[in-house]
Amino acid sequence: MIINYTFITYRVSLELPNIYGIVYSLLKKIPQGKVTTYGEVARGLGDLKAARTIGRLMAKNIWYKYIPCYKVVHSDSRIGKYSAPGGVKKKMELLAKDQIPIENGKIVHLNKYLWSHKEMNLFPYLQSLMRMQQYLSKYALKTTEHRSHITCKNKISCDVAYIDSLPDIAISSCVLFENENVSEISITISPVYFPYIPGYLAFRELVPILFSIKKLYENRLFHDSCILIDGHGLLHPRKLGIASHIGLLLNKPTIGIAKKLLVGKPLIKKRKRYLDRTYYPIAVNGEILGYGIEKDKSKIFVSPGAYISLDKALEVTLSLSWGNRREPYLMILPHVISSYFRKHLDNLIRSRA
DNA sequence: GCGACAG
DNA sequence: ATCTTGTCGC
Repeated sequence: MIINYTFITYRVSLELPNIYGIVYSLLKKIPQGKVTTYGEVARGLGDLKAARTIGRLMAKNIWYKYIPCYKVVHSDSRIGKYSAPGGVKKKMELLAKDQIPIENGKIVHLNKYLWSHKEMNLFPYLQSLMRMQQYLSKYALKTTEHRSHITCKNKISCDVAYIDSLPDIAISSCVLFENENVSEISITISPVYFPYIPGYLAFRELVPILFSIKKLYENRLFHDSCILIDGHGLLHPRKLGIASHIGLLLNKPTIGIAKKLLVGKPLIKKRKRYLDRTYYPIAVNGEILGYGIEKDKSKIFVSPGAYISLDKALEVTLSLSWGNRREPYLMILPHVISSYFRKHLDNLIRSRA
């Protein structure tokens, strides 16, 4: 999949790596008598933050007969789990067959048997994606300046759900609200080859969301609109969350709305009240990049994506009505639609199987 | 030892 | 996000 960026005078092409394919073929290259760790594979890909994701990929490995995920263990030399038939016992047997010494559920002298990331000879994809985020964030930030005047009369809200299979199937849904009323809905189904890794959500969900937004635009163009994305914008380790990324690609105002923080500290002491909600700034290295908004026991975190100022993003989000739900009504609808679709497809697949 | 870690 | 093979730092 290639994505073209056209903004200002730059054009950047990005080829999304197929992480599933890369990791599974890597496991076949683990030398006889060696093991590696979840963290080492993540380092090989360019970011240790992917360690947990590697574990999830192992758990989803349906070709465990050919792809030796039993050779991946914890960095503190614990054996780790094994969800293929036989469980941990089978994992220990397979390791023993490879002459790997195990005592008390731990590998003895892991260092001696460790296949390190340096020996993997992998291209550090995550590092180059990170560099791209750093590069793009400069432009995204610029588009948030002098953008307090924009109006967001019409809103597009997007969400993605998944069917558990390989590769992951994404069901992406967008809802257009015109003057507070639902006026258009779009749903798309697309395979994704990039797993969820904290800080890299965009590379998993960007394409499915763009597909379903594009579908909305096919019917007709609408102005005076902004896009609400389930995830962060500026509130991101490289100041380029999925909301920023989508805003830059579409040249449209985007607001990131997430249920959990990825970075930053809430400045609770600075909390203020708006109707039945309270809100407070979120700071990263002393810089305010977003806001937390609370209603009853529920929390959301808002930050600008692109083409909208921090203050305006807060103002627009505060004005959304919540009903009796855990998040604003606008955010729930696409979520309900894609989850419904997911269940329906899941049942269909199960009944055929 | 516990929390942090968008979806 | 689903239905559970992590790691580091305080």
